Formats: sequence, C-alpha cells, structure tokens
Amino acid sequence: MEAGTRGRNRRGQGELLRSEIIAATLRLLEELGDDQALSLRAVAREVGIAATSVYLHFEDRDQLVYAAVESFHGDLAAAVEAAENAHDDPVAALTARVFTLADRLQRHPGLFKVLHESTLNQRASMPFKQAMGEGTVTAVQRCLDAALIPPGDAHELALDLRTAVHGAVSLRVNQPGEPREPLTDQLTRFLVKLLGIPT
Amino acid sequence: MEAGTRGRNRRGQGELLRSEIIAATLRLLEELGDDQALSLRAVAREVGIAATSVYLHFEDRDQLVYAAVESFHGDLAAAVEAAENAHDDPVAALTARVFTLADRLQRHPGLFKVLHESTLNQRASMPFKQAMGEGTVTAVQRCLDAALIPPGDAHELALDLRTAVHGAVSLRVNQPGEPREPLTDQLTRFLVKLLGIPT
DNA sequence: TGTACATCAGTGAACGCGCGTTCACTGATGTAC
DNA sequence: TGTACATCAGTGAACGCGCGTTCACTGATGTAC
Repeated sequence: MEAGTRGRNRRGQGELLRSEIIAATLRLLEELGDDQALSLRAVAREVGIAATSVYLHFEDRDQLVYAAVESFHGDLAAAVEAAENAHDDPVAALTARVFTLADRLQRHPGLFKVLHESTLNQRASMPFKQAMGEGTVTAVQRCLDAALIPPGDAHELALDLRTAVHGAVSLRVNQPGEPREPLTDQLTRFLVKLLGIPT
Repeated sequence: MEAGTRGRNRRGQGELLRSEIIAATLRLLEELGDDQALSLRAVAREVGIAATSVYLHFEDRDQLVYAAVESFHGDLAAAVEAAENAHDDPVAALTARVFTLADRLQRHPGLFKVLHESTLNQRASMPFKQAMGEGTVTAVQRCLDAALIPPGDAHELALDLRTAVHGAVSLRVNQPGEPREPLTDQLTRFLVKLLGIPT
C-alpha cells in the first residue's frame, strides 16, 4: 500500500530493485527459517515498496523464494570452493571445504533450514545443490588418490561424511539452546573416524 | 461450521473426541511436515466437527499441536525401549535401539520434521525428548562396560552416533526423490566406524 | 413409574486480520524532432 | 533550445480466501425426586 521513504530508481536502473528485494527476502527467510511462512507482502514492507512492485521482477511468490535461495546457495558454493582451493594438500583442502561449509550454514540457521529442510525441497527441484555434493566426492577422491587415507569408495565415504556433517549442523540449528562443544571439534572426529584421516 | 456425519458421543464419553482430534492432527502433521502449516480448522474438517469443538479439549492451536507431538513421541519412545529390551547383548540392544528409532522416523517423515525440524522447537520446550538422548548414552555405556567396543567417552560416542543417525534420517526425509541404499546399511557403517563395533 | 431439570457434548454465526494476486493508474525521465 | 511523447518504475484500491478465536446457543441424556 503506502510506499516507504525509498525513492524511485532512475530510468534503466529498474533492476536495482530486484536485488533489494532478494536481499530483503534473504533477511526474512533467515529470521523465519521457513519458506512457507514468508509472505510477499512482508518482503515489500521490508524493502519499503508497494506489494505489487514485487511483480515487476518476479512472477509470483514461489519464484521470489526460489531466486533468493539460489542466490544464497551461490554465495555458499563460492565460499566453499575458495576455501578448498586455498590448500594444495588434499586432506587440508577437504578439511577446509567441510569446515567452511558447516560454519557458514551454522551461521545462517534460518537459511540452512530453508535450503535443506523446508517443503521447498518437495515443491521445487534445486539442481544447483547437486554440484556441492559432487565437489565433496572429488575432494575425497583426491585424498584416496594420494593415499592419504585408507582405501575405500569415494562416493560412500563422501556420503557418510556429508550425512554426519548435515546432522551436526541440523541439530545445532534446531536446538540452539543446548550447550555444545565447538562445531569443528565434532567435525574433526568425523573426518578421523569416517574417513580415517590420521590424527 | 457444518457438522460431519459423526454423531455426538454419549454422556461421560466426551474424552473420546479428544483422541480423535489428536489422531486427525497427527495425520495432517504427517502430510504437511510443518506445524505452522497446520490449521485448527483443517483438523476440525478432518474429524468432521465444528472448528469450535476443538476448544472443548484444547486451549488453543498451539496446545493441540504440542499434545499431538508429545503423543507421537511417546509411541516412538515405547517402541524404541521395547526393541532395546528384547536383547541381552549390549551391542545387539544398542543396534536394535538405533535401527528402530531411525526406521520409525523414516516411516513418518512429516512427523520427524515436526518433531525435530519445525519452529515448534523454538516456540516450546519439549522436555520429553531428553530421555531419548539419555537412553542412547546408557546403551553405549553398557557396551563400554562389557568391553565390547574400544574404550571411550559414552557421552561423546553417543552424541556422534546420534548426530550421524539424525543426518541420515534428515537427508532421506528431505530429499525423498534421491536413490538410496537401505538405511540400515549406512547405520551399520556408523556403528562400526563411530563406535568401533566389530564387524 | 413419571417428569423436571442440570449437565454434558457440541454447534453456527460472526469478528477482524493478513494473505496472493489483478487491475487500471500515475508521474518522472529520457529522447526524437 | 524547446517541447511532445513514449517508456519506465512503481502505486493503490480492490477481490476473495482461510485463518484463530469469541460468543451465545441447542438439544440429547442422565438423574433426583
């Protein structure tokens, strides 16, 4: 309804609003931790525009949520890849990968829930998530190739590792009250016990 | 609004409606996988009563959801305890415990989400969940006492096991489309690698 | 045995609210002449 | 340099909907006398 204090963008700069809307959506999703609870009208309020203005850039509420989640995942993937590439040693690279991913997710509990636990998973396929899983398999395979960990199947080892890491983040995100050891302590044990990384 | 085909209960049998409402709530929560998405009016429709009749037995929508979740958790805990008690050998008992818990949760994906991943966790404390965690610690301790697994800290071992199991169920529940090996295969690896159970 | 009545089990209308989406619109700004 | 006009960026009213909750109520049934 009533517009906020925000002025109109200059001609040709209409796309600026799009990123403002995405940013506001991410803030609200982080707060809510649930894509179904997000309302398009709340996003408009957060940005300071009329609810109908959202339709200038997104077909409907679902497309908006999807675009926001995809954007978050893109940042995440970039951070993980950068952390991994900062190390030559395969074990160090894999460790950096896992630590960075888990840490970033733990720092964005609401978005973690939207990305991995919301009903969006049932309602839309999110193909961009697949690359993240494959990256872990590759990282594990490099450790195997360099004989830095005991022989095994890269897919199975990566699956078990990802499963345990997912569980660690999920428990922390969903029961934030519980006292916990630092996340990396537990992740280190998983790397040692599940992959056989030497201590 | 309009009542269903369901007749009124006899005098003194008013509590029967309470359990019908709980059962309907559990059916809907299982479908929705999200406590916030459940509406009191949908529950009334499912039972075939007026929406206002729910207030005869529950203070408000939140109390209804809480009661339903507590009921589900009670059944779960009973099943897990029964499975565990069916074995004398501590390792067999622990294995039965973990398999039963994971299997039941996997078979009720919607209720798993409500119990462990919904915002209900933030809005209400669910003290009954604590006993389940303590049961696992005890089961692990028994294995340690009998020297059936390598020495270690029961709390830490139980935490890591629970974390990994939670991750396994969560991934399956949230990505039901993915092809997966049988759950018990993965759980067996976790028991072997995280606790050192001999193969 | 009959009947008045209290109680129990449940109803239905109504309230105000926030929602997603549609529609016709407004007014500033850049551009063609 | 001035001006008509197309386009762009965004608005505001309105729609129908389902929601949680409140309120006063109904009518069958068991019980006291």
